[in-house]
Amino acid sequence: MLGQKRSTRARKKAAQARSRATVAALVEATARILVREGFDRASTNRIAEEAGVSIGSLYQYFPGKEALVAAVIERHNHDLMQVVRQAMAEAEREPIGVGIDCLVAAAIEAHRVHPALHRVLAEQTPRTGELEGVELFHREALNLFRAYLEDHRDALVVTDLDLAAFICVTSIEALTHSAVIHRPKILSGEARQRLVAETSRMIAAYLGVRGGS
Amino acid sequence: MLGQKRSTRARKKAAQARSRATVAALVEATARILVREGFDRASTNRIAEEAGVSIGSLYQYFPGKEALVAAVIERHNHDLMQVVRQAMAEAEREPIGVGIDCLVAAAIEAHRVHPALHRVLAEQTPRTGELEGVELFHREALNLFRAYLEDHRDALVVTDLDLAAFICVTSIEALTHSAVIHRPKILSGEARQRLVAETSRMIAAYLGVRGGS
DNA sequence: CCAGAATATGAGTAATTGCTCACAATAACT
DNA sequence: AGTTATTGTGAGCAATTACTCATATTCTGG
Repeated sequence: MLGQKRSTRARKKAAQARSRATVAALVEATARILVREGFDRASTNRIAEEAGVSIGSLYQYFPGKEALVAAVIERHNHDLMQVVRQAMAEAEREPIGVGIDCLVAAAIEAHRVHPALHRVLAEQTPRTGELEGVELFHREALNLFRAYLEDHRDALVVTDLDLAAFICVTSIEALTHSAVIHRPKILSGEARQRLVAETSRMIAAYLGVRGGS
Repeated sequence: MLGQKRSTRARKKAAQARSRATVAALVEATARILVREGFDRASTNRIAEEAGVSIGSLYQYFPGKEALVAAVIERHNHDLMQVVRQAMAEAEREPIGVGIDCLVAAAIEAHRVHPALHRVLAEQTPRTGELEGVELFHREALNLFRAYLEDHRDALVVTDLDLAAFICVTSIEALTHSAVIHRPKILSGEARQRLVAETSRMIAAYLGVRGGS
């Protein structure tokens, strides 16, 4: 009775305020344990305990550990996308050279929303079964950036926008992620500006930005 | 008796040919199970069974699952570095423009050594405890590339070689990884050349390669 | 061939896990 | 108040796990 998970979605809908609070407590407890103790230690029993909720209640709303973690991922992705979308809106009001600066800076900002959680999700959460959601953010960002390039297509030298979006988004995401996670000193101070400047310069050079819209 | 792992290193040295074969069988079985069934299913009992070795023998040479996986990672890293070092030797005989092409192509080649294993290691193996070895390859590659840049410093516009190496290696690794793992169609045919060409172009443009050594 | 060292075996134990279910408490509605 | 739906509880079972140890087998050097 161990090997088979049923599904990732919640079991029952929370209707009353009380149950909605329970669900929220469970999701928050899951995030807390992920950060403090790691993915392995995040058992359903442990999560229920941390949430101050009985194990039975947990299974009333979530079919298992995967679903809890999936909920945490979803929430975190949502937070990230908010930062990205806001930066995108700002970038669209600027010429593309400045816009790219904007987006790179936003990528760093997004990683600073909750770095510890972001790290656990990236390094310990297996991209397996219903937990593939970790990659979902990447796809959304890709689409957004691809549309951005489309809007500025005549200010660019590159022509294959699919390939270009893939290269830009993958690079920016990897660079900001690695910097925030593995080089914390870059976060504050002048080193950060340099990282943003250098990354933007690389992206702009690659895209072949020529003065234009 | 669950939560405490002792260490990651082997317990006993394999002296005779027989025991060396046992150790090899165990490591290979671990890799096979990782690929076929995933990290979760790779229990010590399961690995011993797959290797055709008793569980007792397994614990004679490895203190636990972590050590087995660490051995697999080490072997895989070694294979990767072999590809990278060979490409590096070739790159050093060429002007830097061509050399970068070389290195990017090698990065793709490295990911094709054993893509399935590479994927499991990247996506399912928690970067935890003694399993951080997954990141070791990145550091070695970084050092190598940093030295390469040093050799060509007067053919480049960039001055902060540490930052430059970080940006280049992180980008190239992320791009080739993502392409090989998530866009398999890029592997063969003309799309691959384009990826190499575009990536190299980006890197060269960033480094500010001007005709020189 | 033999003695001791090296290697191999696998049933068995303790811990932990995911998860159920019979029941209790609370809320909502009439 | 009484009835029903919603929500909450936690002891406890079954499965799985990591790991040990007493024993058996195989090798090596003499």
